[in-house]
Amino acid sequence: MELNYVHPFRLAPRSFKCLQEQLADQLDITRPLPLEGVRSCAGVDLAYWKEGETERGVCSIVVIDNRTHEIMEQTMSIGTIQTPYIPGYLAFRELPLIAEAAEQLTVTPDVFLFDGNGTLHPRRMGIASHAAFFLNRPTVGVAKSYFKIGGIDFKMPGNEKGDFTDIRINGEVTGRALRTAEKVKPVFVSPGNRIDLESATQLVLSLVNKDSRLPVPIRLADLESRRLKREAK
DNA sequence: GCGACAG
DNA sequence: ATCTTGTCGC
Repeated sequence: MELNYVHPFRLAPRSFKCLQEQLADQLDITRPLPLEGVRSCAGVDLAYWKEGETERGVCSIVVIDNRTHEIMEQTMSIGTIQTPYIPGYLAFRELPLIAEAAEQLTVTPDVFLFDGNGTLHPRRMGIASHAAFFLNRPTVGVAKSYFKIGGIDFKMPGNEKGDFTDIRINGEVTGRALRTAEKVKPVFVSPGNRIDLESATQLVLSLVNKDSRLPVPIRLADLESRRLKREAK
């Protein structure tokens, strides 16, 4: 994949917020993305470990065929992590390795799914939203835990698969608590960019099964990144 | 200052 | 995210 990536980690941390605000103005989360047109889905995840004083990380991207759930392609990248984890700024920590792995893809996925938020973020610029600006593809954020914004709590959805509650930040519904399996802890879905919340919700529901409450591509990327980490240590 | 805090 | 044994349950 051809990317137009600019290393955000070379910016001073104080300018992280400024860049997020600038990019947020260019988001488009109004477009439906019909499931029928989605053939390939990429899942992205990272694993970390320490080598002395330096922190290392490995990123895995797994692309699956949306109909058969078979793996179409997978890529990886390993490197030193330059930025610490700061809530609200996860993208600056993880995007460098994600970009390296994405560049190696020979197929261009119809959509990318991330372990983390999209617009469910203080400045509507979670990692899924940020990544879309160099992937140039629709992106979706799927977080395993709730990132509280502006003191707003989420309402627990019903217990059936597909039940959800909207999460409204500053008068705008930016995400949902979604039950992806019966009586299982909900996940938090939000559009990254180039897709609307409803399409993102339906896509996530179409990609889960009884073995994982997370979309299959993310689950596979999680397993693979951990395997690569054990291999590298 | 205190607590909360995606991964 | 990661550190970690056993353990309850399908």
